[in-house]
Amino acid sequence: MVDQTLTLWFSEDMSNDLDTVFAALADPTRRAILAMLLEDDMAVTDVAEPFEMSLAAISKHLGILTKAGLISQEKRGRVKWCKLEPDALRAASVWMQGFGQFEPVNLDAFERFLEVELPSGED
Amino acid sequence: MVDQTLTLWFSEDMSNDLDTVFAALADPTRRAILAMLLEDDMAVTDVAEPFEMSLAAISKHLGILTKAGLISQEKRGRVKWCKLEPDALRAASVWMQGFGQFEPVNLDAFERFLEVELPSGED
DNA sequence: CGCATATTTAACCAAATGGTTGACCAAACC
DNA sequence: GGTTTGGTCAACCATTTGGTTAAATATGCG
Repeated sequence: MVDQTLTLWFSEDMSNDLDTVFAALADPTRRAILAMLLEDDMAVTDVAEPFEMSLAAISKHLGILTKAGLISQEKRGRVKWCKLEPDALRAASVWMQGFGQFEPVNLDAFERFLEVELPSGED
Repeated sequence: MVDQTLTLWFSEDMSNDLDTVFAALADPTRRAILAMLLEDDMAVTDVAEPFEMSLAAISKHLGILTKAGLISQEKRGRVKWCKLEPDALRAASVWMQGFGQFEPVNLDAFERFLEVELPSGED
């Protein structure tokens, strides 16, 4: 099962995926958006609200996150809802874990740190 | 203990670190270099050898990896040795794991995939 | 219909990225 | 001392990135 995964990992597709996922994660605004979406699905306008940046800029960020597969966007009525897609992180996470055999992280603590992370709390 | 770590995570420093680490990982050449260094420490020239790219370009990539803390470089004689620093990946890995509670990865399988990944095998 | 709301698109801009070549510096060798 | 070897630096170039504003496209509402 893992073997099957391995055959995929260094296809150019996979390398491409890692490119776009890591590039998407390299921007703090986008990481903050992901953290917000961890709490709940959100409309584009609501995602944009805490940032000091135009809606168009946020829309672009969301496009990048979508292309990386990190979120999905579904239009209901005139509102477009953004939803976290944590699976897209798996491949990247696995790639990284290979380098360090990191201990699993304490997720309760992680949730608490998110409260600090959220842009609404940063202002 | 984890709590202590948490207070650091959203300092601007930490966010900055994540920026540079993820940005460094977003390039396939640099990921390939990391994979090579996972096997053994290497001199700059030897790192460059499998790539169809100037030594200067590789030198730049190594600089970026160094700035991200992903490798260290030590000059012995006229040769500069590059060494993987897997710890730098930990923070980023932890950040990512928070989004998916991923299962730990099979590292034996990971080693085998590296044989495929190595640029010397890609040509 | 006519207007407000939600979001994207287009055109533009400055700065960063990933590469090149050629000059340069430092260590080793004959 | 002169030349090769190992590596960086500087200047340059094309492309991408992250942002802007203004116009365009839906959708919903009275």
